[in-house]
Amino acid sequence: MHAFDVLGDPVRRRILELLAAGEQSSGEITTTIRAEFGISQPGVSQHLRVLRESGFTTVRPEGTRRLYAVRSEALREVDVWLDQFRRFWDQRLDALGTELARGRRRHAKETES
Amino acid sequence: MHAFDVLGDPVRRRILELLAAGEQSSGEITTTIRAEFGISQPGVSQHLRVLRESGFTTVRPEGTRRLYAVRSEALREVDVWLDQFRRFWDQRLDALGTELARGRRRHAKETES
DNA sequence: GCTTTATATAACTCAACCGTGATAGATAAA
DNA sequence: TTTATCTATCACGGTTGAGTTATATAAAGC
Repeated sequence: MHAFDVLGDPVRRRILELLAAGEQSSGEITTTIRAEFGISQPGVSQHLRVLRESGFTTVRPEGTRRLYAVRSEALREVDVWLDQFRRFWDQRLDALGTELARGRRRHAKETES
Repeated sequence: MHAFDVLGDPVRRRILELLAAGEQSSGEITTTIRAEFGISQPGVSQHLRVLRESGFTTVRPEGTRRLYAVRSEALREVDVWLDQFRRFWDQRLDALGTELARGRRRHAKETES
């Protein structure tokens, strides 16, 4: 499943938002999502599975609980895809700032032109 | 249709990639997409409709042709959503660089804490 | 006017995915 | 060991959306 397909679902986006604040157990996530979206525990669990299998989260067991956390790689992939469009709204910013934030470090390119 | 649902389709992502290089007519896009994905002209046209209606592109007529171009707002919305996760991979960068590139200019926040 | 070219829309089919209830597995508590 | 708790998986149904073919619209050329 492609990264963008995973993020296409509002429940999964919300779960990632929750995890952005820090590690959370399946149960904590389920409580919040049930309240906000009104779906069942298996429903939430299946979304967690998608997030796991697509590399958006990690899990570690602690007793009977499973603690989920954001795994940045997949999200970063999305960020990288957006790079090709950044010039459409980043035009006003000086090149240095953009370079720093994008982490490209492509100063070698300067030798081309 | 939510921005992420729009980007969930590989054909639509590819169309946006093509438009990142500059304005293109429906016909030019269709030729490329047909070659790469093997779908019909109406198929491509419907994807163009989705991109139009969701604000990812603009269109301007020129004779019988319709010239499509990237419209940054919707893509930027995605970029903004990613902001909350950037700290997971931007940690090594100094705050100034990040601030510049994200264009936040939220120095007012300093007064809160 | 008619014909051709460029593009969009309509109606339909099919597959994928999201939700459900029922159930399984595994740890903790009694 | 029995029971309770936490989480995941299974099998199924309904809905949605992407694809198709056929057709409509609209400008350009003859």
